Amino acid sequence: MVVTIKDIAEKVGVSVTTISRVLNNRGYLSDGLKQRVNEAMEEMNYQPNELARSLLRKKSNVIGLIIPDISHPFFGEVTKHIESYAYEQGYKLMLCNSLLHKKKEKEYIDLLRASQVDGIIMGSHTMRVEDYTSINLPLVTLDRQISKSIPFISSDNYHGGELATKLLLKKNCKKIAYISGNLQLNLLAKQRHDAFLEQVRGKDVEFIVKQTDLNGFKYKEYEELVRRLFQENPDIDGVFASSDMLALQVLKNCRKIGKGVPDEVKVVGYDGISFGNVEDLTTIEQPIKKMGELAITYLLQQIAGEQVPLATILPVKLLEKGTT
Amino acid sequence: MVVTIKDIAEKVGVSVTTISRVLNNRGYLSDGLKQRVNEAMEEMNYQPNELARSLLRKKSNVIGLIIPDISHPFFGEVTKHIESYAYEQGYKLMLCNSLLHKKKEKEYIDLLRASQVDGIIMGSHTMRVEDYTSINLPLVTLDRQISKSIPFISSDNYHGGELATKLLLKKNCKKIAYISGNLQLNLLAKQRHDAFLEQVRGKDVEFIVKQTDLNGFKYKEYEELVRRLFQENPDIDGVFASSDMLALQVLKNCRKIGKGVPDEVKVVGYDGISFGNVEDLTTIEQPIKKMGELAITYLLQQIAGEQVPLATILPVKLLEKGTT
DNA sequence: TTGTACGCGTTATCAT
DNA sequence: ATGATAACGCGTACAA
Repeated sequence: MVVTIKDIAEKVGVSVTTISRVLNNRGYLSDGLKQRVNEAMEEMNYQPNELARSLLRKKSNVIGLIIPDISHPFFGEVTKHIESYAYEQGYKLMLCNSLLHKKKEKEYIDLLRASQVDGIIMGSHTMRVEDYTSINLPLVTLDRQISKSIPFISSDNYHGGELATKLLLKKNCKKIAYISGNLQLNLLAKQRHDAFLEQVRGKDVEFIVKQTDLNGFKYKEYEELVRRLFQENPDIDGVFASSDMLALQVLKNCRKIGKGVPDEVKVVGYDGISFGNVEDLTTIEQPIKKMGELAITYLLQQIAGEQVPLATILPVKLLEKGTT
Repeated sequence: MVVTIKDIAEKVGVSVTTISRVLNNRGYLSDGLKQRVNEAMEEMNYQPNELARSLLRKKSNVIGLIIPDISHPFFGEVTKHIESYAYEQGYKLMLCNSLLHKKKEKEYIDLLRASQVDGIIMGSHTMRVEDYTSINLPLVTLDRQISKSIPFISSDNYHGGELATKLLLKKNCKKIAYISGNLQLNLLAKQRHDAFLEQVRGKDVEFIVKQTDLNGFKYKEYEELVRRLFQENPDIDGVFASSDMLALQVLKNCRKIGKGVPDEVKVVGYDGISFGNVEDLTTIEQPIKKMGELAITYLLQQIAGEQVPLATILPVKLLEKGTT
């Protein structure tokens, strides 16, 4: 049997109202009473029922996080910071992996609304714009812009693309590949691609663009993509990979086929996951921690009824290491 | 204004009971009514309030997951499977990173109890045994054994340690290092260490054991540990790393100091994270997916009042690839 | 086949 | 300084 406020009340010999007062530190209470109540709570191992509280307050202090896949290092890392910051502010986190499945994402959104979450951070989107604008709940999107009216947090993808490409050009690469996950699902990340094209066009270099299929983050698929890239273009001397995970696959492939990095091929990654540190990878670093913090900050501000910036674009940084 | 069962009732012109019946498919209902109610719900975009339901049913269909750090690939991967399986069974997941901080873990446990979660999966433990046995909620621990009375899911750490060490011996390594995160916090993982010692002792080989400090998963610390290991023991020709992340650091270090792998040094990792695939790493593969599934299965069985095995030790597999 | 009334655990309001 | 009571949104026994 779980102990409730009522049990405490009986034990101490006062009304439930009084217990509630002690719990919330409201109104006048004699010191002795306070003491006795707290002791009883301790003794009976009492925990206030947050469900009942939330029902009454119409506020659950839970926020939903919808991402494609928690096992992907980028999302793992950003989630870590989101959790940490949410916790500090007294919010719990409901974790939802969409796997980029439309049906699952939709169901999760309904589930979160039903669970009375106070807001949602969307790091995944597979549906039509209206499906999000109609959610009718504080919302922040991470690394993607769904509509003009939904605040998004991202880093400067275009500039990141510029930095990476310019570096490869400066290092005198003559045949450069841009590889990425599927570009349809994340229009912001696509700016890296746009910047790449902008930089290489008109210059005296060849270039190639390759992307994976729609479905998710399969490292096997990454591997195959990279393998084919080098098979079809053995003379590549520069690769801009739009994620560190992809870049690591490039390094692996180069070792396998005996291409020296950075001598024969130069490689730039993207993300700056702390994980990339398993190699001495040159990369474009996104401020992942800051992105997570701002996602929470802006979500909580909306929950508090405040206005927040609709667009947040944080600076990126070129981290030049051993692969260029 | 959020729409409730009452609004639907008024709109359709029946009592709330009837709506509730339609919602839960209980009792007799005329077809026409059913239809009209469903239409009204659709139209008003109604979502049943799970808070109220849970309060009444004394069941929230939420489970808490406490792990050290979601950004660590092993936990990211196991969490992915846990989420997926929980979702299939109609449960939501509350994500808690303990960061191996005693205070945070304690607070999260209280928070989860207060939130009326139906059960907890513990992948972290920093407190005394009594603190867990007194939780008084269905519990399953992941990869660690807190007490005889709390069911745990793990893989065969001892055998994994044997497999790895035997492989290195078979490959004729003469000076072998075992490196790991701190051994105090995870007694099950310590069995890898025990198996290692058991295998190397009495054989004609030198061996070294090194571990990181207590606090968490800092890749920088991994890196430093590995660097010192090789600096102090330049003649090492075999390394058994108790996680793939650690093994990847070894490979990185070997590249840096010009040690050929597997020619001069052979390396075996542990975990079999899909991530390890960024190198051609020989490793001991844990059945991560199965572990996640069983954690949920046994937790739900406890929630349903059924008995579950107190000890579950799943088989591991040697995955021999390019680093040995 | 449908409605009334109570209770889940808590807090806010109004008394005392 | 403390208590009685209604209300949050829903489900269920009992009644009709």
